[in-house]
Amino acid sequence: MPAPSIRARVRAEMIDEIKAVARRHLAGDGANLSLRAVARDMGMVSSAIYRYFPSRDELLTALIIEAYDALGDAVEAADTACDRPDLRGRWHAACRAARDWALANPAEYALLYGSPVPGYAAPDDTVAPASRPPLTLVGILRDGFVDGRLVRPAEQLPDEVHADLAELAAGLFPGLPEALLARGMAGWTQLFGLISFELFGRLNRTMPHREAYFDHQTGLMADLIGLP
Amino acid sequence: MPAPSIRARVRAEMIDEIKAVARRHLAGDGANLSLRAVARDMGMVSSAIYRYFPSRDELLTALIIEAYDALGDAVEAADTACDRPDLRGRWHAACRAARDWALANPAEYALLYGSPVPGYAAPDDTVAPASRPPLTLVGILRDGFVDGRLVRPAEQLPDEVHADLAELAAGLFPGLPEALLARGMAGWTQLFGLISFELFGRLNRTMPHREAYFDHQTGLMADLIGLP
DNA sequence: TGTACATCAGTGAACGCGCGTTCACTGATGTAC
DNA sequence: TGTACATCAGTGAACGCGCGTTCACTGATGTAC
Repeated sequence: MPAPSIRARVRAEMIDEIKAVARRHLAGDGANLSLRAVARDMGMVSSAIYRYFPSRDELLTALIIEAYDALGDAVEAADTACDRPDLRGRWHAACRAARDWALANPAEYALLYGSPVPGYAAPDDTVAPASRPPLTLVGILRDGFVDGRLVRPAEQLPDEVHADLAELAAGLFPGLPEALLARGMAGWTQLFGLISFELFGRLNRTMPHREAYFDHQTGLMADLIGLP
Repeated sequence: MPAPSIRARVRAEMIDEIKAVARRHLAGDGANLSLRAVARDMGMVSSAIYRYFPSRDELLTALIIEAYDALGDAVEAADTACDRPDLRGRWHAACRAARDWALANPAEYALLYGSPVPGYAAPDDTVAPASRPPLTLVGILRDGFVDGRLVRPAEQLPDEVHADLAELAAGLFPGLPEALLARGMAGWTQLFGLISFELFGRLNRTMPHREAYFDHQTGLMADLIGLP
């Protein structure tokens, strides 16, 4: 592979810088990202952005995918850093990593998990990066089931739910009992809820000790799941 | 009290109609509500809206408060319609009512529980209506505790969490054990997460049987809480 | 190594649209005497 | 009951701003011979 030409390198750097500036703008304006404002910040004329991104929506998509991957990296790294058999430690670490990332990047979190942007439809290439955090969480349950410390839960699933979960499990975690998958999804839903409540201001007048509260709640969820 | 003048009655009707039209616009544009578009739909000139609302934000606030109250009405009514001792039935009914309302009014749900609107700060009068659904849920736990069927949970709370929850409980549910309050908040967080995931498209390619899935998950949560 | 040509980044003007808010005004509805 | 005046709803024009996107263009960087 030949070394990239100077032009190609400069181009890649420009793309990175546009994304970085756009990320900063997200913080102030939410998803109402303005190409013109980004161009202004970069000291160029607004039409110049079109050399790098064919439209505003493409830039938004690039930001979304990068954000999903940043969050996914953080969660997976936190999980990986724990001893494999320490299921509860892994659960807490993964949850905390998600929260830390969200607190450090609130605008990007809102872009990913807030209200859908009117008129914007997320393309298919966001699906895989978007599923990394929940896969990490359910992976912890899978490990627990494989080594026998997490058992098939007692609760019965309605047929329809059982079937839907079976299909979901088939591709990702073959052999994982559906009821365990359901519990994993409950944990993921709860994690999202906890972070969103904190970030979107639902805790504003209560619960000043956010981190301790978060840890307690994720611990409760680990109890529900049955994590040893 | 004298009968309201014709003028006053017409005025009240206009205010209602403006809000109704604005609600319809929320569905298409999210929180980017446009006063001009509302005025157009009503067949009046944009400046005429200012006879009724001093600014766009005031109109938004009115819509938010009404939406909170509509949701609160729905949840409370569902709870009230159940036999008082049927704690689990009340839990399911309240959760379902919240979901039903959200599915019927997705734009308003997003306005309340989605990403914060950039540049808009919710005023204090939204706090009381906003807390009606969680109060209903925790009220179910309180009833269970009062009649002895819900016992003080075994888990220990960290000191900070205990203190924060004690303060919260003091005003609303004196005597309710802090750990139970924490579980109730977990349930409320989960309810919000379930609805948001469904509404914001996280379930788009999975779990086609949404209602059964929802009921199962709220049931799991009732298990965690210990509802008989 | 030098020259001719193609590629590409960035410019500046323009199109056509949107928005919230203010202001002086007309004309109708209500109120006080 | 009738008249004079005050209140109020709605108009239309304007201010000053924003936006995404297109297009013909200049001038620099790269490539082929």
